[in-house]
Amino acid sequence: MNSRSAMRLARLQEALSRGGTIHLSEAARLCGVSEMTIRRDVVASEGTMTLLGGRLVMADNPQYAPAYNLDEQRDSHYLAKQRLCQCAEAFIEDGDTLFVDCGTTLMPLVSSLAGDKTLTVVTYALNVANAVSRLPHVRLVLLGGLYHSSSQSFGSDDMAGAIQRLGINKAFISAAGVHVERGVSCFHFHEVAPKRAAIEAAGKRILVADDSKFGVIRPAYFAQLDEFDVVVTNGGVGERLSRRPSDDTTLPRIMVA
Amino acid sequence: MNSRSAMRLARLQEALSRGGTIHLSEAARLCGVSEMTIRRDVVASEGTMTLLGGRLVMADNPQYAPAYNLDEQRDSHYLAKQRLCQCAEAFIEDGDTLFVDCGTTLMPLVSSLAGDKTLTVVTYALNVANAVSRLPHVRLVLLGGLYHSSSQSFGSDDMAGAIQRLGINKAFISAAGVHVERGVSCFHFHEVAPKRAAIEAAGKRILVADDSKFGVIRPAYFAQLDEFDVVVTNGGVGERLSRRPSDDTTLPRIMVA
DNA sequence: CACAAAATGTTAGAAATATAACACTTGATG
DNA sequence: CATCAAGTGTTATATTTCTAACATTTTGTG
Repeated sequence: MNSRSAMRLARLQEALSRGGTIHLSEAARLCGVSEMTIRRDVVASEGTMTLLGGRLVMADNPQYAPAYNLDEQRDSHYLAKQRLCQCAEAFIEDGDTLFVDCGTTLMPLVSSLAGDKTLTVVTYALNVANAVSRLPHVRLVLLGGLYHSSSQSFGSDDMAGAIQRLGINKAFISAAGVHVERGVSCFHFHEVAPKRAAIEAAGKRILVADDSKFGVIRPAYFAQLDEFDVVVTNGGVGERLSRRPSDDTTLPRIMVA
Repeated sequence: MNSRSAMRLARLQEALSRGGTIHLSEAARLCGVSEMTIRRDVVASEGTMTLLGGRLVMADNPQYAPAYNLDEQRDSHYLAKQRLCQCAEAFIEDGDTLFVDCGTTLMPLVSSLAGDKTLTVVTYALNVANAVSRLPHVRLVLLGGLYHSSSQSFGSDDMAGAIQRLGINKAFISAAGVHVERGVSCFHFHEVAPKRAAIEAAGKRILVADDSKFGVIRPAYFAQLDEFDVVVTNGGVGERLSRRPSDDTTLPRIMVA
């Protein structure tokens, strides 16, 4: 991706940040380039924007994403996450202050936070913040710092302290690796502090991870599995874990989506 | 509108109620009719659904803020802001750590930060952060806190302290009101702390405000005009201010875009 | 400045979508 | 039962969008 291309994309993204679409011809005029260049920019955007009938739309705008509830086989990963989040949603109650972890796993959860509850979402992820900022009925607290594009999240020295000062009620944690003996891990070390602080501060800790994460180990450990109250997962892993002997208390409650 | 047509629409709207799009062919298969019939249903739906590139989308999802109006943005001094920012850009040098204020005025500035400089952008505005996060060559520090949708920015108790701890080099400040005697003001009180802290911390303070802001007074004062090193503006106001006597040192340097 | 590489613009053709016209089916009604 | 009208399907055509190829411009470098 070119620097000018990135500039144009940033401008167009700004224009689309509150939703809606822009026709190729408008975008081209706005940026002072040809429609073909905008097309190439969209390809270079690596999925942050897409074209739909000659109009630019933000890829993370669920209004314009393909509806997966029809052809369930199409994108199993996305669908799995959606089911996981539908399952996790059951824990959300009126008045909750939720910690929402970074990554894409929990995006369906925040995109569909119901309007009939009074909720506060605490996050250190830019994509989560953007989704929540579009929900006028949900209070948003973003924990800032230096931006890490790899995980679309922020990191700072005082992240743990900031989380402790907030009255976090329930923590929804995601992970890149979950191993029953070795614990729960993620890719980036700057995620460890906020994850740990949220796990320690929250009254209820909910780990949301699809079956592809199980048995996997990533560089940055941040918790043992028994530190969670609930694990929401799916597929064969979930079935296997949930069939453990009932007197086994080393594992949290397993929910299979 | 037909009763069968209404039933099909209800069914499709249900499928789309969580967001997403359905291709005409899928919708036709789902309802057991031809694509042409779905097209006619959409026309009969009186705007509740529209077609976009052969896909059905809900016309306006109330979950989202009203669709961005490109023309309104352009008419509302968009071109002036672009010129102002082109002018302000001249102050940016390699290695700078820039504070960028909230609002729409400075968006063209951050969208076009050149790739040949090593830059850090500090901001408390979500729209600014989004634009900068798309530029891989610019370091981004976001000052978090509670989100205020009115200004797309964050506010917190320790905002001023956090800014002081950063080595901010140049501050680009925007304003909703600029009055030569009464000072510079904005709409929202939570913006005062970060603006003031940035003005006090930065080596160079640049106020960017188009002519429509001059002579206007807004609820929250945050600075006197002489606290700035440069004022970038345009139009008649700029001409008038810049023609002041050269021995008048009560005003900063005026740049007319 | 010359050169190469990258980015952008232009054009033409392919594919998909939109529109219009007309034929067929269905169901209500006298 | 005949008839009509509304609804639907089919076909053809127009329009738009997409893709690929090539020409041109800009940018970076020695």
